[in-house]
Amino acid sequence: MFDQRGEPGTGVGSTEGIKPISNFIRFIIDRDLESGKHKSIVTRFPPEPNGYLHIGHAKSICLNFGLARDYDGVCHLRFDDTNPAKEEVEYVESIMADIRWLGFDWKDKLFYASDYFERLYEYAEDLIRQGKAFVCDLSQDEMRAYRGTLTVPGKDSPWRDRSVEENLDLFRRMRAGEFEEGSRCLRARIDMASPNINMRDPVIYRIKKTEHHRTGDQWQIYPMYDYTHCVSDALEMITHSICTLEFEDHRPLYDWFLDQLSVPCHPQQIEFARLNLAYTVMSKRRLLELVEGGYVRGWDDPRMPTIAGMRRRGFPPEAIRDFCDRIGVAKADSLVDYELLQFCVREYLNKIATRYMVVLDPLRVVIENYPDECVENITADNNPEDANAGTRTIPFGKVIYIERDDFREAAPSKWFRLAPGMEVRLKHAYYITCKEVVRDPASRKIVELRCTYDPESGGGSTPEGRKVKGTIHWVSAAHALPMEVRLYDQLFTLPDLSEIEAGKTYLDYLNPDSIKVIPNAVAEINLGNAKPGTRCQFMRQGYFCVDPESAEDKIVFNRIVTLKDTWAKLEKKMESGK
RNA sequence: UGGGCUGUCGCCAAGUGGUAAGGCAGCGGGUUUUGGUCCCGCCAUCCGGGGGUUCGAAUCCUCCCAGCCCAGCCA
Repeated sequence: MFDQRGEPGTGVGSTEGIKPISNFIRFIIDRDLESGKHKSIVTRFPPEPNGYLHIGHAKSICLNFGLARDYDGVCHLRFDDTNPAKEEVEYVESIMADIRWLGFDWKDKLFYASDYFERLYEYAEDLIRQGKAFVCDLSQDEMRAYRGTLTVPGKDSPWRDRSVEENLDLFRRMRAGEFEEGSRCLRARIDMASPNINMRDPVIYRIKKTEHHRTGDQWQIYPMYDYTHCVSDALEMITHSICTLEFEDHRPLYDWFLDQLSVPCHPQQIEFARLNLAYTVMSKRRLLELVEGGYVRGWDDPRMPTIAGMRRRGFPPEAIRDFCDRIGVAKADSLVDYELLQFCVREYLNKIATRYMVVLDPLRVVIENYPDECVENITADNNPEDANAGTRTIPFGKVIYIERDDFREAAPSKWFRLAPGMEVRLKHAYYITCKEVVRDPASRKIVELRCTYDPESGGGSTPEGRKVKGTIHWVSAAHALPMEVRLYDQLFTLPDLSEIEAGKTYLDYLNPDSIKVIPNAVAEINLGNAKPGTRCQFMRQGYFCVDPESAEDKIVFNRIVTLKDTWAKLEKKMESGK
């Protein structure tokens, strides 16, 4: 699959099963290991607990934990919880569950930025004592005005030259809760004329009288991301601090703080391009809006690109990891085809999914020359890809259901399925030939097919080896198990949601057909005790997963992904070719 | 029009001066009791564009073009 070997210095390490493609981060790590800069690596995944994880986070998780695994290092899980206004324990818990479900383990390396609040505070006093931080009394509006613009340098704050003593006193009183929110903040004293706006005396601490989900009402002031993140990394002895591209401009500030402070080490920040997936959105803001606006049924709606949604849909973690390995890691903005994700899911499930026969849109078929009350128990293999998967028995009788779409009254060219006068194989069972079409007198809708079977074709082949072109799935009417099946399509109709037409919003591109509920599908009896989370293949249709809402008296399946459908493609081509 | 970053096949992406990996998608063929799987073959004389250095460049220099990010007391 991957030809490249894990040679030292090539950026190629070992991974689960297959060789990973080299990338610039592995290249940097190899270099750092060879030069002796590091003996081993420590990475970290630093989510803010203010939302659910999505497939973009999965890329970062696979990267950070994968690197640690491949290089025999460790990866920390650290919650970046410096903004109590947005963060909740519900999110902390869902994030941990999602990471575990994806198959990664942070062992005992679970941290919270809030664990460092006291040390962060002390370091801030250090900064003040060095004359590198000051308490600023400018209002938010004033500060914005003083900051300048992209092309115009900023102006120094009038409070920039307060004495160390005054700054220390004010900062301590900030901590003590003496001042109102927004009345003052602590700022780094760097350079208001810097072309990099992040360096224009950025805020380090703000007053916030909000209760924190872990520290309660202990703090009246909270540190900002830029200050917190680099110090937390250093305290945890992170070697490579990997983040997304938008933080590239923040790197000088990351380095500046660490250069001023006597921290235990100075990690290297490395930025990579975040994942964009066709036909979906990835920003927390938009995902939250989809949930709160009722456009989907929750964070775990099977159409959502959240880990929770994908899990409920039935995507195996193995497939998601494979996908994350295949998309690579680079710095160019990209939009990954949805087909790649589908491929990963199909490839994994093909090997392990038990096959069943389920008819989504039933058409009754009576086999006229089959004995009236006879029921045969047919043995079927569970998975042709896996000789050890065993077999199951399926009842067969005189009346069966087939897929309405497997019958055409007027067969188009290259039609291999059922049509008047045509013979097909019923999977695992007999050859049948369509003799008559029965319609409802009023509606003219086809309600039944009258067929005959070849008694010599039991098991799906005849003694003389007569061939049939098509094989279709079926379900015995007398044993049919009713169930609900939910079919999903893309949540949006636009592949690239960054290219929204002027005057429209992403919500204008919601796909009205993203979910189609089939309340009355019929399945073979063996699916009767399928438990939520169970994945299987509905033969000739796709891979499906039992929904958590499923119950004994109402079985519910979600379609994970269809099988490739060469016929549909051919038919479409023939139609457009006319 | 300040700063930072990026530009290699439809989509990802290797490549680090020696003459364009791989995957997905697509196309053609074979096998097949899933029009699934599997197998075989095809798919960039060219690396955003122009100059230059060199025996030799996607890789170095230079100019240009295009796209993305930054003006939260968010992360």
